[in-house]
Amino acid sequence: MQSDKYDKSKRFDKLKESKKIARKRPTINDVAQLANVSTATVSRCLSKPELVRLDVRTRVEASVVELGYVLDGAAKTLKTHQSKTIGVIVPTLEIGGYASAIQAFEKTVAAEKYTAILGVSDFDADKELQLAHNLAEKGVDGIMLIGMDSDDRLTSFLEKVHIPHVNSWHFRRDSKYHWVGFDNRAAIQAITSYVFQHGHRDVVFFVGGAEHANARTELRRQGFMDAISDYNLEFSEGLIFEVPYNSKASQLEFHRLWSLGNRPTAVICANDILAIGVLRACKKIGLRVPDDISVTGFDGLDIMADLWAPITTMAVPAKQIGEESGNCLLNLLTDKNPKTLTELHCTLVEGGSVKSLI
Amino acid sequence: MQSDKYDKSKRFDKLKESKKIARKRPTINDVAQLANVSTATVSRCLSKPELVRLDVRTRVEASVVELGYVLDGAAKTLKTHQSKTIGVIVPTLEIGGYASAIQAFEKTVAAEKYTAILGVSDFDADKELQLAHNLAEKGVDGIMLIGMDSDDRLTSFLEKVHIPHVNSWHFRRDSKYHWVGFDNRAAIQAITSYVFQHGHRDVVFFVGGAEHANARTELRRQGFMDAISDYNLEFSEGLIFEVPYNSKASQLEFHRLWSLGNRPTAVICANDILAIGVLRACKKIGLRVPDDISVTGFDGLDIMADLWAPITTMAVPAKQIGEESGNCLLNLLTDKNPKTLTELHCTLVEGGSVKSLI
DNA sequence: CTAAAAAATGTAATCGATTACATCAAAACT
DNA sequence: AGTTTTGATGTAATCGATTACATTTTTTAG
Repeated sequence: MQSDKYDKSKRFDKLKESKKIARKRPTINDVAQLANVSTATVSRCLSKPELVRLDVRTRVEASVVELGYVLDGAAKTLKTHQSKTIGVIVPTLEIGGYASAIQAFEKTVAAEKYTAILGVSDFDADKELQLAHNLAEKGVDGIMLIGMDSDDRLTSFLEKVHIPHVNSWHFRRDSKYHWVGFDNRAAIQAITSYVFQHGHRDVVFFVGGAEHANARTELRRQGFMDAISDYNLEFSEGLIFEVPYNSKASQLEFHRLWSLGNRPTAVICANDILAIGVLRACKKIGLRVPDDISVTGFDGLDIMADLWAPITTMAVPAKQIGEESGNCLLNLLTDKNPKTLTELHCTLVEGGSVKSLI
Repeated sequence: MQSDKYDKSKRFDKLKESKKIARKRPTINDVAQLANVSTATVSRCLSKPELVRLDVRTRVEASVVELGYVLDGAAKTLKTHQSKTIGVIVPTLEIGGYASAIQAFEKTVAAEKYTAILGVSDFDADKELQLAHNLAEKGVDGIMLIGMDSDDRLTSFLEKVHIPHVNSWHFRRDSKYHWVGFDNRAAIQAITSYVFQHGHRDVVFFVGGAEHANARTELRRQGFMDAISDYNLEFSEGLIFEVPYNSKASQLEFHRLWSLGNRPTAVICANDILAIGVLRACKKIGLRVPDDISVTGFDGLDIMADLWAPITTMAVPAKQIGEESGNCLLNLLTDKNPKTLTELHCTLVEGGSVKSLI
């Protein structure tokens, strides 16, 4: 307001000094000067070269190379409100399917010049929210959420800051948001039914839960119960074992269960990692699979076919999820209106770990 | 220069209009106005709250919440020349070890408020270079390179733009750059020697190569040859099989080799994926492992112990690599002077897939 | 050859923060 | 009380691009 209030001379001294000292990266101004054009022209050469006469363009390009000029994305983003950057929030990279999905996603969006920014939430909703905030500050144009049913805080935050997002891995039907995934409930129901079809009636269900519980866990439980009721079997909570998401945990849990005299004819696992743990327990106990006990997995890891007891599992379309999420988000970012639900399908991979009792 | 050259009135009309129309995110100005302080104070509340009187601070914080203010990282980066962002360039996420390393890296740098930006190079040096350029534009403060021996173009580019970087997975001793990794050559030599110690003399070496060749491939070849010469065996190029980095390829290659009458007593694989392929070929051919043929892997995937023939493999310290790379880069970014070489070690995991011939 | 239209280029305001320095206020000394 | 020190806050230049609009140059049409 009162601009005569301060003495400006000192400021300029400082400025001159720093110009001499600092070994900065060349800016668009330097390029413009060297090429003898205005910054506007340089900028156009970089983003809309067809607007610039050929001879000028080559001159500018030469200057860019000579100076080793690299555009300052921060300045560009500040002006354009576009970072050409997409955030990806994933619970963990240790789950192979997630890594595949991310890789496919990255490839898809990279084709449109978007760069992926990664956040690992460790299955922690608070951390997820914090990551989203961080990504918002970074100015991401969109966000891909993998494998968690984010709570309302997250989605409403994203809505408030106008960042479009895609949820992936599973989905909800009654949602205004965008989903790319498969039907967890139906898929678990399917593989459970497969086991029932083979004559099993005395089964238990291992599902990743405990500290890693999320909406998907719940859907999987329901899928299991659906199959139970399809076959008019009696359900009890005792059939479901929630264990942390790692082989060691499921190994111990199965071992415990068996030593307590619980003798199911089949163990249905909600993911392959748990199935591997069960398999290890079986080996220790001396159970043959599938002769003494049947075991199924879920995820469709390639390797399940090479285990000492090749495991029947449900293959999840991880790569497809990545691609479709990428496309969905790209559409969202260009104001095309992608469908809110892209339903993908799992495929049963028979490994032979389910014995027919009929 | 001639500022009286243009008519400015129209510009301002546009401006006012856009202010009315655009539904922008609140800026630091809005917060300042609402809290009745200057933007400087708001800024200080956010970055150095201890400099602001408590009552003012709470007022500002309340305004931040009320407006749902999110700081604009681009503006901050533009002014400070710091993005709090680190680029990660990886050949692929499909290799479990890389994913683990990245996850550990992300965790390490996230603790210091850095965010990871991901680039997948697909084992392509050109793409790698392009990714680095892209990351430089994004303003990353540093870069982590995984599993590739980047060519000089990359390192000299990074030097020119003043972006510190860490190379990981393997290392070079005679380098001014920073490395975190293990000695590929020595590790392959060790597992090869292990096989020789068990009396094998007729061995072949499967190494990921072909389109995915890189410096590491070469180091591994050398490690194999080192062991050969340690045992005074005769070397021939025919002992080395370069195959693409996937199980299918190694399966086919071993099958081909076997059908041509090549009958080694052991197959040494430079990674677990190739070993799995060989194992599959063995199963198809009807070879028992290790009774009819010995097979070793390299990577130390957990799952190798659960295969129908548990495979002896060399465990790579992936997580450690991620952590140490993170620390190294963090030090580099704070002008501490980390050592240029952090050598980590592999451990032999005996699966029982090597038969003793003695 | 001139006028009109189209193409190329330049000017300078602008995006939203940070921060050096100035200023003002309050506390601590004489 | 007056002076100095310390603490809190404000002012406004600055970072490096983009881009609306003005201006100049070139091309096309008459």
